[in-house]
Amino acid sequence: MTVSDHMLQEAVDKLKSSGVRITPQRHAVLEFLLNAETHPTADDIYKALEGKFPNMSVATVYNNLRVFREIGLVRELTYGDSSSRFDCNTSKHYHIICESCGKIVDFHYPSLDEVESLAEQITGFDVSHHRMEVYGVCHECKKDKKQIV
Amino acid sequence: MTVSDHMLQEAVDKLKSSGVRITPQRHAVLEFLLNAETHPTADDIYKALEGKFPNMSVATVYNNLRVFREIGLVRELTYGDSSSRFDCNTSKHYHIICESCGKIVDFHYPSLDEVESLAEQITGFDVSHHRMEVYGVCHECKKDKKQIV
DNA sequence: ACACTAATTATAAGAATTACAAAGTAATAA
DNA sequence: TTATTACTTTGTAATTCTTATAATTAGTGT
Repeated sequence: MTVSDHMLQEAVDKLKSSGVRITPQRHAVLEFLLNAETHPTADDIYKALEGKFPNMSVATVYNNLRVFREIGLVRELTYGDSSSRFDCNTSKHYHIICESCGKIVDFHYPSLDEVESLAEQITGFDVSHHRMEVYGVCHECKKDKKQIV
Repeated sequence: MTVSDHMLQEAVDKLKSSGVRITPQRHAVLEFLLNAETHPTADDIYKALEGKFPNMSVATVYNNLRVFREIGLVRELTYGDSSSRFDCNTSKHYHIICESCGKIVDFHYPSLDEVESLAEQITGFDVSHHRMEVYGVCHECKKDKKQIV
């Protein structure tokens, strides 16, 4: 709450300065994303806000996520599963994903700037960013497997 | 053609030893993937083989891609765009993606084994692999942008 | 060639996302 | 304040990608 309050204000300011109106629904989606420990799907967000906004449409969630993405407030992540996930934490970090239960955990590692600059040299692209995920089996799923065997 | 002939034979052998039948459609999908310079979508493959197999179903393409993936012959790549892409080149390499035109280019870089082992230590996962993509704007799109301005 | 089983086909179903038009609401100016 | 304008939300339909199903077809080993 406390950490996010500052970030929330910053995000709201960024929206305002981009000429985006702050509606209650928009604010709620943004707040939810900032406080989210996980990396929710659009449907996760929709379900989470159902209580506060019984009449909110799924389209609103998608609309706002698109606005946030275009401004650079959130990043859209696509993994193997069918739906996109949205991540508000713009501070550099990476993800490790459990191949068994789908859980996504953050982990920190020095940013791979060297890779970016080399890629730039080799390919002639103007590099903007990169993404990386590590895949494996989490502790809980390891235990479960052992119990089955 | 020449390079792929050997790889095609290897792939076919791998399928056979896994108890998978070699049908003309399956062979064609495999051959197309091995010769593909790009990273085609299922629909790309379907359209490319329409001439040879006018009666082939899209389901066949998906079925075969799933079989290939399960055996480890191809890797499924999910980027921001809606459909999955399939990559036959199992040799370790990374991708750089143009944010303007969507082009995907391979580039080689020493595998980031250090990241994997560190992630394993930090998170307690059993790590199996990782993925990384660099994003930017390709040479052609840079030129186009300049022309517009 | 036969029998067994897997693969293909065509189509329907499912899920995620987007498009659209109507109604609502915030910001701005008169 | 009121009117106007442009942006948002809402509800629903449409679209797209992918998977499921059932009937038919076709590989493969003997």
